[in-house]
This record gives sequence, C-alpha cells and structure tokens, in this order.
Amino acid sequence: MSVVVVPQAAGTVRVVRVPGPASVVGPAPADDGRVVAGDELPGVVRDLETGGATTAAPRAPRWVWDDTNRWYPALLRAGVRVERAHDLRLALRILRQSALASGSALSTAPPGPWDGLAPLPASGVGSTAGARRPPQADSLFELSEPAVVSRAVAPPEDGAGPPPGGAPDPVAELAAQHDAVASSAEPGRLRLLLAAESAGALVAAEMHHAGLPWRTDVHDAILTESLGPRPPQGQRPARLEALAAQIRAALDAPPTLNPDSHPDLLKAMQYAGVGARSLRKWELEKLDHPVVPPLLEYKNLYRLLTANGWHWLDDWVSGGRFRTEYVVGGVVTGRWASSGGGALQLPKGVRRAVVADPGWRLVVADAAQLEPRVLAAMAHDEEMARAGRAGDLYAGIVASGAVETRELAKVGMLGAMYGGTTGASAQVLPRLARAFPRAIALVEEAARAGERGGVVSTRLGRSSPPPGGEWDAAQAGAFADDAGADAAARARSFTRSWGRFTRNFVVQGTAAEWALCWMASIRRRLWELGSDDGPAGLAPEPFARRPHLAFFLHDEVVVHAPAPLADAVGQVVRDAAAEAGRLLFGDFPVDFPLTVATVDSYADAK
DNA sequence: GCTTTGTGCCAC
DNA sequence: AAACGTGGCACAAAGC
Repeated sequence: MSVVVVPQAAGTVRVVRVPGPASVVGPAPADDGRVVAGDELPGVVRDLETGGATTAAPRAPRWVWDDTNRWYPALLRAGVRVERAHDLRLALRILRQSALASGSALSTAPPGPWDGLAPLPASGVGSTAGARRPPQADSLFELSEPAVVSRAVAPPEDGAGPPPGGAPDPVAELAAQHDAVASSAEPGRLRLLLAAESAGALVAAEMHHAGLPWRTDVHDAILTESLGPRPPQGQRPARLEALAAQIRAALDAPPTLNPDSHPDLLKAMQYAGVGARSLRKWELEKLDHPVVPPLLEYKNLYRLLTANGWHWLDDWVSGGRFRTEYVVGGVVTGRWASSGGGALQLPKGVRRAVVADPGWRLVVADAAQLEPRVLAAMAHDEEMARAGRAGDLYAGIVASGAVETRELAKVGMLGAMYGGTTGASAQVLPRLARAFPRAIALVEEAARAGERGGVVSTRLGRSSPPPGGEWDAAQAGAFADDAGADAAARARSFTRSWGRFTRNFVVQGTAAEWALCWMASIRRRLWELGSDDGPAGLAPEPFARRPHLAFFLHDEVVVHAPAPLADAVGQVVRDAAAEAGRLLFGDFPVDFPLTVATVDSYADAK
C-alpha cells in the first residue's frame, strides 16, 4: 500500500491511502484521506509504520511525497523512521529523461509544475538546524512560509480534493508516473531504479540526520602539528609564514612577495630562472631548483588550511558530527553530489578525525574495482567476469594473459572507460579488446552513440541528456560552406568529448545504480539487525542504539555501529553487495567483492 | 562594490 | 605520467 502525503493550506497535511500495486492506468485513491495538522504527522507516520505491518497490510506503507527533504527531516527529528518511500520529484526527473519511457504521456507532456521543483536542503523545511549555508529552496509548496499561508484562498474542506491554490497534485502525479513505468520498454528496471533512487533519498536524509562522527580535538591536533597553533584572524600560521620566507629567499625576492598570488609568484620564479610554466604540483616536481621543495610544502599546507582548516571545523562540525548536504542524483550520471564541507573530497589526511563514539566502531566497506565489474556485467562479458572472480580483477586480467602487469591492466581499463587516447592505456586497448570483446565493444558503442548526438542509458534506464545547443552549433559550424579547418577541428573535438561523456556515462551511471541498491539493502538489513542492548550512544534517535550509515563516497560506505554488532554489520554489507549484483544483473555470474575494515578511525581503513 | 572567470587540488 | 570521465571548493584576478 502507498500513502500519499498531500500538502494542504495552513500547514495541514492530507494523508491518502492508495492501494498497490499499481495497475496500468495507475492507482486510484481508496478515499479522500484524512487531514491532520503538520505537527501530528510524525505520530500518524509512526502508527502506520509500526502498526501497519502487523495488522492489515503485510508491509509498511510506501510514503509518496513531493520531496523527501520536505517531510523526512522532521520525522527523523521526531525519532520516526520510514521503511520505504517514493520521491515524486526525483522519479519524474528520471522518467522525463529516460529513453525507456520516451513514449509515455508523462514523457511527452509539456513541462508542468512538477518539473520546476528544485531540491530542498537536507535539513528540511522551516528548520534552522543543519548546514550553515543550505541552498535556497525555491518550491511551489511553501507550506511553512507565512506569506503563502496568507495567500491560501480557502480553508481546507475536510480534506476532499487536490491541494488548494492550484498546487500540483501528488496523487495525480503518482498515477502518471505509474503509467509511464508500466508502459515503458523495461518496467521492471525502471521500477527498481525509482525505488533505489527514493531509498537513496531516505539514506541521504538519515546520514545528514546522524552525521559523521568527528573529533574536533583530533582535527585541531592535525592542524597544529602541521601548521602551528591557530593564528589570529587574517594571519598566516607560523609554519606557512616560515615557508613563505624560504620561498622568497630561494627566489631572491623581496619580503613583499606574496606566495598566494600566482602572477606575482610566477614572475618572481621567471626572474630566478626556475623555468616553470605554471604552478601545478606535477610540473613543479619535474624541476630542479631550491624553491621547489618549500613551495610544494607551502602549497600542501595552504590547501589543508583553506580546504579543511579551523574555519572548516567552525563551519561544518558541531556536536561531534560533520554534516553535509547529500544531493541525490546531483550528478548527471546519477551519482550523488554534495554541498557543504566538500564531503566527497574528504582528504585522506584528515580522516584521522573521523572516530567512532565510545563503545562504537566504524565499519568501512569499499567495493573493489566496481566500475570494470559493472561493465563486465552490463556487457555480459563472461571472460572479464571470470577475471574478477578470484578477487583482484586487474590481477585476473593479467592471469588471463591479456596484458603483462597489473598496472597495465588497470590503466588500460580506466582508459577504456574514460576514453583515453594516449600513452600506455591506449597501447593496451587493442589487447583488452581482443581478450574482452564484449566489454570493450559496449563502451565503444556508447562513445559512438554520443558522437552521433544520440542518447545512452544505464542498466536500469537512466538516460544521458541530449547533447544540446553546443553539439548542434559545432556540427553546423563544421559543415558550413565557409567552414575553415579550425571550425572542423573544433567540431571534431567537441564531438569526441561528448563521446567520452556518453562512454563514461553508461559505466559510471550503472555503478551509481549498483551503489544505490547496495545502500538500500544495507539500510534495510541494518534496521533488521535491531538494536544493541547497551546504553544509548551519542547518535540521535532513531539510531541511538542502532548501527546506521554515516558516510557514502560513490563506492564506499561507513557504518557507525555499536561495537558488539560490528561483525554482523560486516556480514550485512557483504550480503547487500551480493543482493545489489543480483538486482541489477540477475544470474549473470559477476562478483562484487568488498574490502571491509572494522576500525575506530576512518584513517585506519585500508 | 559585486559577480564571474581562471587556477589548482581534492575525492571517486 | 598526464589526459581521459564525474564533481566541490577556495582563492585571486579579471570583468562589470
């Protein structure tokens, strides 16, 4: 059974039961539902979650709402967890683009209000908690905003009918989405994709709610060790100041030389005859000049200070937790993006500050060579799947005789998936293509489709955007009567670049789908694992005694768990990986091995 | 003064 | 090795 959450005027909510599963024409509401005050919703949800599964319905309901971040954060703050959901905004975005549903009424309809929904911040609506700089929400449902309440045309009439004021109707939208899925070329795949995307939204909200355990004192010690004590506002830390002096001395530069100014520093280096064309690390490393060592160290420490220094701590860590905004589906390929604190670029060097609470552990799990394994499975490449069976896929490729060294196997596969055209990776590509023709053909075909201006799709049906104006312009420019050689070259360059994008899209996007399924399964299994008998920990409810996801990084998760449950959690992440593989690829015999480490500090994993 | 662009580095 | 895919972010310089 689904339960649709319909915003009403004046902060009330209509809760409508919709029987499932959906028919081809979509579900019809069982009744007009009932209207509850906004602050009663957590209680209503809790009742249906805990009571619904044991009485009338065999499972907890599926909550259908416009945006998970509008409803779920407040539920979590009330300690209420939901089992499953359907996020209409995220689902529509997928269905609008998907080549698998291109014939549906939903796909061909002109843009409507649902298309205009911008994502909401993970801290929810009307909350002051959470990130310091949440993205500005621009939504059509401004329930908590006084301005909109006063704009409400009429008081709700006992909950009958769609939302007031011409607001989009989630019941109707759900029906349209059901219809689009049912009439698509692959209903099963799309259904799984939408479920996984929505489960991802739940995970993201829960991870924001729980946060990543962060020891401010450890972080401060890291900074002080490498930079010196925290300086007053506007001053360089002692260590950076000393290095700046060394840089000036090595260049014979005046004390006014500011190493933070690229033009000035480059000029000074030119006078000193260093011979650098840029300040890039890899370029400096090739040079033999006394300024290079202090400059490299300066850049290193400067990066630490500006990206993850004391200011970062002040902004993003509070109450012993680092909280970022995960943006589900924020990357075109379906990967998550993040906003705030650079969460997806957490440098290795500061992971020492990620420490489990007392009596708790971190279970860190990492999918080994996820993308080439996904490629093997998508392409039904039995040979490549076999190469990955023993554990290390790249070693397996060497053992197959295709290439001589593990390093060659690795750069060759990465090049095949990224579209590399030079160096060792391009050199071994023909040998990989001979040994694994199906896998290599899949990425080559994806590249050609992109070069033609076509659309490609992931395993579950997320489609790439059409190339759009830039592609058209490039082609038009190249074929114009007066097209010069450079116009043709520009067009070729852009076309190939788009081919590299679509080549990578199918692999990266399907890997993102695997990761979504993995996390959805981990989430469910962790909850089924139940709670620890010990005292409540520092984690907020509903996770105070329960293992929960705390961090996600494309192919890696961190679970924060009561120590006695750590071993069981390790088994959970492995079982979930196997389940994700089955969900995406059925019986195709591809393994998704994990590296699992149970540690106190994130830095101690792998 | 403010916004945009360029540079460079971090993650997968 | 880099360039070869996807991003975020901070800072200085350039542009308005």
